[in-house]
Amino acid sequence: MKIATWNVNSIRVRLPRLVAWLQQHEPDVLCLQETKTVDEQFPFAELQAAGYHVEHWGQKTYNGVALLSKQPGSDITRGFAADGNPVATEQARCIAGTFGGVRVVSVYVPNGSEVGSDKYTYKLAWLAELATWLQGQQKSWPQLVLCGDMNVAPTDADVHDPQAWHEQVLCTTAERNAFATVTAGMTDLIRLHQPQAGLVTWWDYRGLSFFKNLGLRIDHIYGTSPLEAQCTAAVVDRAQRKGEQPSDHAPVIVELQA
DNA sequence: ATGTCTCAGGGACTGAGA
Repeated sequence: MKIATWNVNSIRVRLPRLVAWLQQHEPDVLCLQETKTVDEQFPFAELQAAGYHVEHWGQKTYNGVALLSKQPGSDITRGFAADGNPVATEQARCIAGTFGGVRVVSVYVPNGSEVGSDKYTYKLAWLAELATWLQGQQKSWPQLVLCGDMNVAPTDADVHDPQAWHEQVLCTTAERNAFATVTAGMTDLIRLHQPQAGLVTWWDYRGLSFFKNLGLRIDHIYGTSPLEAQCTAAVVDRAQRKGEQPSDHAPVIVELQA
């Protein structure tokens, strides 16, 4: 079972690239973030024509998450509805579904803007809410993968220049601690297979950051312990950052063997 | 290089967000 995640930074702009990528990689499940549109403008027909079932939770201009899958999923949920907490339902940042017994969660964690800002406070609260909700999800589905743009570089090994990013947003101790609570008991499936320094998934559009490999590893796939043993491969597809109209994020892919 | 990309509003460009 091949599971992937990709912050596409606008589904409408990225559609041709996304369809080509689906045909090349044929993931069983693909988690998308930053679709940046409402259902009325979401390209359901094009993705269905490419052979995928689609579950989307979008909103105008910002955010938006989706699950694409070869087989239809079950128990699809949007937000943290089980807990009914408005901090998690006012922005389209989490969608989950079950595929072949594996619970797949696609999240777009708030960016946080600047340390100390209202958006930063919201990010920390959102991560705390995610942690609580995920505990319940894992009780129902012991096989769970958490995928998405987490907007946190978990360690300095995930940062091209740890000094420059020291206690900057995406890298602060508070964010890392909140993220560690979210992923407690789970395994970083990418690091399991890609331990090398300099592995990053996002490069700022500004300057020549991609060509200098000045990026951060903020897109992740974590798995519960039953899945750690099943994970036979994990890659960052940095080729998708090249060419015409790339997203600023690369897709991340894991392979699970039952 | 405060460096780019995407969106909305409005109908050319600006501001917000990342």
